Amino acid sequence: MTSQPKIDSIPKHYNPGTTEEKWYNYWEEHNLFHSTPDDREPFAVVIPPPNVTGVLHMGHMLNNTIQDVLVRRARMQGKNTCWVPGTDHASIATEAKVVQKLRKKGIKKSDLSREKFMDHAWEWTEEHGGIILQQLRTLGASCDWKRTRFTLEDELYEAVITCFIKLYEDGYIYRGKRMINWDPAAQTALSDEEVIHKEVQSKLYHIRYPIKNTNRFVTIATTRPETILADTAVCVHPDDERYSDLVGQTAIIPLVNREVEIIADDYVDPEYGTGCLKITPAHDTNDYELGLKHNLEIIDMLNADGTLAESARFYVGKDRFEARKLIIKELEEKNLLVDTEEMPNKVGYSERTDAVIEPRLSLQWFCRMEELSKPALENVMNDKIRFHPAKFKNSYQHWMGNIRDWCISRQLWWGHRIPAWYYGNGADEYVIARDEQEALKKAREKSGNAGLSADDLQQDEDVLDTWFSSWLWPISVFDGIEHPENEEINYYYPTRDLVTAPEIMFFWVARMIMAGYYFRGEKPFGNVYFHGIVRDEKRQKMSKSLGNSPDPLKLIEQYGADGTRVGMLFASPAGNDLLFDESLCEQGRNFSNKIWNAFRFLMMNKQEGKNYTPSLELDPENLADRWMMARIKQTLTDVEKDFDSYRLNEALKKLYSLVWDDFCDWYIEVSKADTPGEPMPVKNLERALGLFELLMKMLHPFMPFITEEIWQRIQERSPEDALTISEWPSLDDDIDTDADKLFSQIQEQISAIRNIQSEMGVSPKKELTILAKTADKTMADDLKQHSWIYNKFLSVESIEFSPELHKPKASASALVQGTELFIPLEGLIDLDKERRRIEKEISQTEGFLKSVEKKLSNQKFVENAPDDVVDRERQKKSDAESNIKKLKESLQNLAG
RNA sequence: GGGUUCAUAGCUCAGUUGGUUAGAGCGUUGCAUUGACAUUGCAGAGGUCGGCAGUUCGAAUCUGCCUGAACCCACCA
Repeated sequence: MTSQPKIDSIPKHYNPGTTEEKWYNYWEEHNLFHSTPDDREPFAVVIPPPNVTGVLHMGHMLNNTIQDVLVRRARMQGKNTCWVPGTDHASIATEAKVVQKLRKKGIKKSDLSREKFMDHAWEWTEEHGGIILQQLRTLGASCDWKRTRFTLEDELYEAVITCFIKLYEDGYIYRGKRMINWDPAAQTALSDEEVIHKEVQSKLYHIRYPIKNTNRFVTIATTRPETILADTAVCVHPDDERYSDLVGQTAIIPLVNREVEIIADDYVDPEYGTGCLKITPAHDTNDYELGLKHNLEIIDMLNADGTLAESARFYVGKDRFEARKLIIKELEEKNLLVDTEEMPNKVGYSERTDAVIEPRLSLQWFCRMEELSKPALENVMNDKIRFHPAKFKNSYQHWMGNIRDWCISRQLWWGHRIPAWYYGNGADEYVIARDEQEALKKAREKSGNAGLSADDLQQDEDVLDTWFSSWLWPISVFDGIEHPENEEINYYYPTRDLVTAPEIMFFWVARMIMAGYYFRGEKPFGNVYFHGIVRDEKRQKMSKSLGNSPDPLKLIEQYGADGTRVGMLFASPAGNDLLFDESLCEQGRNFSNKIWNAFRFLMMNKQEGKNYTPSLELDPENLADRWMMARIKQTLTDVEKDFDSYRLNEALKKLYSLVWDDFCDWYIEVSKADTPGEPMPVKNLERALGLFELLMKMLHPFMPFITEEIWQRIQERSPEDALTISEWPSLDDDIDTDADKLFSQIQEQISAIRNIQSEMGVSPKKELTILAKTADKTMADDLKQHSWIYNKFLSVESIEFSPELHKPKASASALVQGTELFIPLEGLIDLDKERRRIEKEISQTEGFLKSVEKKLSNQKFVENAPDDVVDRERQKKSDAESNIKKLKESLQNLAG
């Protein structure tokens, strides 16, 4: 970098492309994001690990932008920040992709051995894995890349197994035959959370079952008529008089002609449908419970892939939905279908494959949750772990309070294989062990058969739910499971902030909290920030399948990472969904360009051969300097508050306004030399640069690239002085309110005069005579001292401040905080227009006065309201009265 | 069915413990333009704060009901 940037070397438009790449490489090369434990306060954040084969989508963009803002600010605050990146093996999602890819090549999963399949999966992972991490760099994510982890890597695999064994030994994990959610497409069990209930229009079929030895029928209602093939009872309510005589009799299931008992149970709602329920214990959770209670036969009529099994006896091999149609047709022909009713119905779908879920009785592994959930619930409710926004505590509480056991086994290969080894076929003939050798030892002990060999052992074929590894993430990335006392886990854990979407609160957040307390006796993080879902203008969720999502990388290319980040955050109020619109990124890009040009202007004012040192030593005589500093201090205070409550978009908006409205529109304008082309005085420019540097610091967490670029262009810096690790501004809270008030008043006056120019159609170039009649002499003197400021914004021929001025004829007027401004506009003024202007203001002020008077004339208000409130109203009254008087005079003057 | 949240300008949202005839950004209208920036500047228009009732001297803010929207949870065929 050369010592003196030349204005020619600064393009008119900011060009993010090469700049961003340059600085990202710089930060990474100089290790500025790498963290190791030291004596500073730790600030660790673990990334919600994206799927290893995933590509960056808008949700990631938002999620990681927020994390990066938090992390970068903490880093500048001198905290030892450690943002751990990584990826998730995403068991079912990745396996589905691999299966699909193999199918295209003509290879079926069932033709492959487990080992061969895993080879393909790893190959795929290595090919596509990590793309997303590379993409995060273009966004500017300041992760500690040396710490990149993968949930299926060896170390984390060990951690998962260790946890499984511990939970098993502590009695939390058990194996059992239960009703579970079966995904016939992926052919695996799912947890309750992986089932999405959608409301669909269904048909409720009323079907007649003949009653044995009579010519009577009983009519049942069902949405899944194919399951009648596995019916083993019919059930009515015990108090239902319509059917009381039928209880104990035998009904004949159509088609299969199975004879089943008509039983009574108060589970049945007599009001619903026909009040008569068919019972299919193998294919419905409730029916299963009833089946157990009444000791009914269980007939499993479905294969794993959703086709009808031999036990169905009819339509064997047909898909369940095809069988449904055929059965309805047959029932119709046999005159057993009485009625078909349209009905809204909730149907469960697989989160991953979108297949309709079948409840299925199956032998699976489960984790008991009740005990684990207790500290996890308590410590969120008592704010030891803080949720932002807090409203999410409600749904968390509800879920935790009704938690059910977690089905953790999956009939997949891509994942952590369950460490159970079977040495026989009995329900109890297995051991839990870390490896085969240990398993053999345990199996020999348990069975009492010392002759068992490795060949007699069979490891469980299933793998664990993906979330069974993700729930350990805040611990396992620091190796805290295998080495619970290592320096890193002790230093970084608990982590500070977790940033995620509410949709995975139960999948992940709740379970991490449970794991944190169970495996380490400590919360995994202090704060959880829930951001919204990224939607399009029509409020539809942005997704690849809908095709309504822009390509994030294209956005970055087009608007810059800084511009895109700003665009995302602008639209993202805390806890609300984000309605994404590309115009927001455009706004972000424009903001980058504005900043760039402010910088460009300052550089233009550098004089050849002179050295400049940015300075914060303000000139007490320079009102604009004092005002700008006051604005910066005030904004910084507000921004800190916003950060504390995770209102990042509010913080950003304030900074946006500080830079654009205050610095560019006012401060720079004031700072301009009197004659164009003449550079600013050296001292003035140094102060302007000093203030501008403060702005760059405050903006850095949001717009890391452009701020670093400018920072390093203002002065030559070494990597130790890079903006990204510079000190976050800490300014005293002694805000110069005098300067702020006076300058604001001048601003208002200038706006009022501009308003006159605009409304009267007076060209801004026309030189004005300005007469300011102030309330008193002090004010006149104060303003007079800063009359030069008016010259920067208006064409001024002469300006006069005094409490004793009279309104000249044919002049426009304005009233600003008690000061009357008169602008003689002989020949230019439209008297009618001006009259209307003043009349409008009088009527507004009179309306205001009326409302104040109404309050003050209310005896109860004067008696009950606090004194300061009443005083304020009185002040408003007298101000309004005086203003009206002045305006009326002005009006009269105009006529005279 | 249970629960939660929300309803403020055309759009997206602020509005801290009730006390300035309600604020911002975008959009919109008019004007401006030979250098920091048209990826710009200046000025304006636009809301009886979903409805009704109540508490209070005073309600966008608190309470109740109604209407409307969204989300979460749940085994009702």
